[in-house]
Amino acid sequence: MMVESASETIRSAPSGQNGVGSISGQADGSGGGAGAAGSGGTGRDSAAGADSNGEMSPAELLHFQQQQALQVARQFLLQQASGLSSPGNNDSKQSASAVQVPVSVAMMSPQMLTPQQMQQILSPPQLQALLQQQQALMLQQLQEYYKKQQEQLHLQLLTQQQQAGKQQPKEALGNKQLAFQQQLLQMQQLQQQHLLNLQRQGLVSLQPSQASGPLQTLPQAVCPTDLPQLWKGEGAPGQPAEDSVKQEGLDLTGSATTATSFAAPPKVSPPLSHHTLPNGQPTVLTPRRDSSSHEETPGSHPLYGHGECKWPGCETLCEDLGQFIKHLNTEHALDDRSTAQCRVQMQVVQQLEIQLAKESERLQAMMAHLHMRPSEPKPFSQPVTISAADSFPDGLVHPPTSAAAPVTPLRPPGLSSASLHSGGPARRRSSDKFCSPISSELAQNHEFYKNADVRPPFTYASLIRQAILETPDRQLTLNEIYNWFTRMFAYFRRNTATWKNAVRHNLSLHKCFVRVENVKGAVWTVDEREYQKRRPPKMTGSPTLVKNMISGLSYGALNASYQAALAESSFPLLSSPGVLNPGSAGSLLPLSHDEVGAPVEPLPSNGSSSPPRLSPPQYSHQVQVKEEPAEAEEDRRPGPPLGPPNPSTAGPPEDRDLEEELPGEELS
DNA sequence: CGTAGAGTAAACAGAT
DNA sequence: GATCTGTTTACTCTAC
Repeated sequence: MMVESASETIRSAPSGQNGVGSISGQADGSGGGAGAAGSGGTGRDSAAGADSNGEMSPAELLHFQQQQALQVARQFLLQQASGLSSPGNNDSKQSASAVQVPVSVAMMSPQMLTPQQMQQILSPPQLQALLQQQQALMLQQLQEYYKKQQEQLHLQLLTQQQQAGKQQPKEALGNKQLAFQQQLLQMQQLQQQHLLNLQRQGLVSLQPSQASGPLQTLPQAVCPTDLPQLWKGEGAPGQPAEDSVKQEGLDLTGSATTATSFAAPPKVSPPLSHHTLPNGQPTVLTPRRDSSSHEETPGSHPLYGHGECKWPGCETLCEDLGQFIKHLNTEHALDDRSTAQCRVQMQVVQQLEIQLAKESERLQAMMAHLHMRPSEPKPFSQPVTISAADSFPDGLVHPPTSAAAPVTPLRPPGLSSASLHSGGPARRRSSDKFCSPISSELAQNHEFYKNADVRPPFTYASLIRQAILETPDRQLTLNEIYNWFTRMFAYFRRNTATWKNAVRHNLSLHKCFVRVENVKGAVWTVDEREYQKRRPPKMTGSPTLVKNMISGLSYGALNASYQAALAESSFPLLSSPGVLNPGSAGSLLPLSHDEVGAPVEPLPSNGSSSPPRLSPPQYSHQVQVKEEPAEAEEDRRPGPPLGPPNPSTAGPPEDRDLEEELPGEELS
């Protein structure tokens, strides 16, 4: 009897985490505006040629660029020399060809001349021309070189494959392939970085028409490390050249801070916005909660850290914040230079985003390849993984990976911003409507929902279903459902009366929830078929809905559920190639264990009963449900509770009856 | 604007 | 009688 009291934990959730920071950070607004003024952009661009206000030394820029290129080339050489030997296939041809690059680069590099000397010798236009010339040369040679290297690597890869195919075991082949692929990847990255570097230089110092012509067609990538050089060239003419050397190369660790701050637009306050700051009032400063960065002190400034100005390329030492603010307002006021720098920074961010999208795509493809091979339909047993996109829960332009879920994200990716608003009646849960695989989303954002007082973007129905399906025997008492809610969601640790009522309401209302009399009372099960039945009408009816589903859903979640579904080809609607993007299908979807077993069996009969009934249903089901217990108990809960746990397997015959008896229901 | 789905509130009844 | 459980209705909001 006495269902043990629901022990409602009405504790207020530890809702500290909800601080979705100000998403204000739109440098675009001011920066773009200023840039759009045209004068800023073109004026800046022409600065190299005509605008000789002495702020920037073209010679120096040239010098840094070349130093940088040289350094990159050297590093590349080193890497190639050491890296190529690692796979165990070291042939002399490579070292021979590799020599070409440093020679050519060194040839172009005016190592003997200091920037000042060059500046004295050459006029700005001359320098400009020289710079362009050398860039073109360098670019050409590098491209050739890269191409050669790639070809060679491909060749090696091919031969390795052939050989391995004959004699080597599969694993060895895999290893070698991997090694080579890493080589390739590395090289591609380097190439992209270098090319982008060149491009960016062009962006800053060249006329757009001149610079962007050949360069824009090149693959773009971002090497955060080369930014300081760029900035130095512009903003800090006096910087010694060693600095650039120090920071060059592929030392990603060294650039980590830069990279993260660049790559997290929402966290980075727009540089221009600070110009309006009146004075160094710590309280006025942006209350950012950037835990990853070094400037965590309460009275800090995003552009101030370690006692120096972090304006790109500046590094001016400032004793305290006040001084820094002063410096900021004087040195980095709103002028052409700052505007241009801001624009470049925007470009950097864009490039990073593009790069991230590419890499994410690549990752997905890799994972799809590794985990979704048809020979072994792996049940997504991997734990919650951190995808490449995890660091960027929002805002970034990697469409397919928007589902990538941080382990403890600030905002679960599946959540649209709208659904984040936990306050007020949150209608329109996205998931249920689209048959969202709530479990995958939950698996990914488990911690988030558990701790953050955020309303989950799922319907009560889907949540209830999930709760039930998570249990081994697929049945729960009402109280257990309650407990699941409170356990899984901080949000449901309050307002108990409301949501519990809603839960009961949903249990009763939806035909997919079947009440089964048990020895210990009544338990609730899910009639998967009924559950699935609820959606098709919408999706069949309107193609736009399908589209919306794809775009609106967290992609991974979509994939998670429907992939399995498609495997059984029980969703003819979604089987169309357009629905699941093959490129990103099979992505980073750490499908929760439960998802695999549970909702995945969208019964074959679904197709048969597919004719979606849009007609308003009649009202009759409750009687039916009430009759059910007797037979249901026999059917659904065969002696061993673990038997065929899912109702669907036991269901069909019964469901068919159900179906026949109940033409419709669901009076909402 | 109408419709449908979803959330909320509430009344009510039966069971414990 | 209080509480839990379950059903039903009504209303509102939102998206389509």
